[in-house]
Amino acid sequence: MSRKISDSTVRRLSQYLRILEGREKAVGATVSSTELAQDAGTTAAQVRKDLSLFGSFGKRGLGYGAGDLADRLRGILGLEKVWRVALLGAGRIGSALFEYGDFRRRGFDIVAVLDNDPGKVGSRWSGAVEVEDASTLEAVVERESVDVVIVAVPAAAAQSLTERAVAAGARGILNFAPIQLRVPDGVSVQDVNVVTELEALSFDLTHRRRTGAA
Amino acid sequence: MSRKISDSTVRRLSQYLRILEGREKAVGATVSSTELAQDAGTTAAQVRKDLSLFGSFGKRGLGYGAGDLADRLRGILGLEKVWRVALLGAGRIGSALFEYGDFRRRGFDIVAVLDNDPGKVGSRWSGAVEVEDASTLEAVVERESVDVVIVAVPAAAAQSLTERAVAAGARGILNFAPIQLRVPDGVSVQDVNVVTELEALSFDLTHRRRTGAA
DNA sequence: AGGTGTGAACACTTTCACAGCA
DNA sequence: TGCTGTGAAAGTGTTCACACCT
Repeated sequence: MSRKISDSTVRRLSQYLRILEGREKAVGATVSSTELAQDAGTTAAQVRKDLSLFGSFGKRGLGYGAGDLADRLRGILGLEKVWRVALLGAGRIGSALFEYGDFRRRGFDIVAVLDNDPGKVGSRWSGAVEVEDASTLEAVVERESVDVVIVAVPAAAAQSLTERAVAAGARGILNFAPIQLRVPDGVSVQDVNVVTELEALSFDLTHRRRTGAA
Repeated sequence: MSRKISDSTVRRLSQYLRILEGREKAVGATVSSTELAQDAGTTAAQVRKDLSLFGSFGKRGLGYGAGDLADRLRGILGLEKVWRVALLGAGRIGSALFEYGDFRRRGFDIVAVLDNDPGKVGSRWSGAVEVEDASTLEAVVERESVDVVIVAVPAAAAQSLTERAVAAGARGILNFAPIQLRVPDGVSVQDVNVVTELEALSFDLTHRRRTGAA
């Protein structure tokens, strides 16, 4: 479909969607680029540019149909499909993510949890998913047709587990380990690193930079 | 000190520091921009440009002194000071963050935890910090000289608690709530939003974009 | 009037390529 | 020789300003 869409644009689209979903959904309600920009902390021109990259679905003089725009955004972001997610690592981060049930509602279904701690393997989470042994990673990825793997293991284990997951068919990685994962072409990685965010904050505070929303 | 340093540069500096800290620290060891780039998944020119924004502390023909560079990076990022952090919200995210003791080691000391659930208030975490009532937020921020507040509460409560924390003296916010916080000038915000990361992954997978490390 | 869609201007970042020092 | 530091070039992302539609 589209060419060169920047990461910042994609993140803003996700944000716009969340804003729309947070609104009262009166049928036929419209929303203008100015309103959206207000809530997203950006400019109206930016909103219009972002959306126009995917077609023109606003009504001049009126704005965008709220429901329609939300649907379009879901389509653009690829959220019509339910993504099958495996959680690698049943530690603190893993369990916090798992218990945050909002993912399911948003189209990310955690279909498997793996860990290498014998004390955790075999326990059943939320009476649903059973923690499986990390040594069976390949089998689980194949059995569950896993699309996305959340890497929530210590740095030392992250690269090799990632490689195994990718070899078994996973195409997306959400990485919580504090290292740069190397993956073959065609596999996407997104990193989440709270220490880096705190250090960015520290830098800002130290150098008295602008208000700086992330 | 410095002028206009981009967010991406700051994030890379944090990454370089983590890479250096992960290495065997032989005394006098040096590291070249090429090596650093390798581990960080960027280019040698990018590394050199990033570092040169803050001075020239490499040795031509040799590279950078590993220990020296790490110290410089800590200085640049403002990590010489220990930041006093208050955790707002003792739920899943809050407790996962708290138990991840690495923060302390990295210069971010969680000196207070607050929540509005009477069932949680009064309990003692890790035998150290006692969960306090969120209604006493201002008093706690002042008493503990809190610099940074981690917002780990539901979206509905995030804005008002942020305002109160800022009014009481907090200058940095690490925001886990899925809304755009509005803060006065001089206050820094960094957002962490796992749903957005997953949606970015979904976009990538749907549109078959490049390998894309985040 | 009100608000979108978009080319063109601008600002910012990354990459290149090479002078210069150890 | 090896690798840094850096201007200049190339490439990206954002903002402006206005034609155009309702």
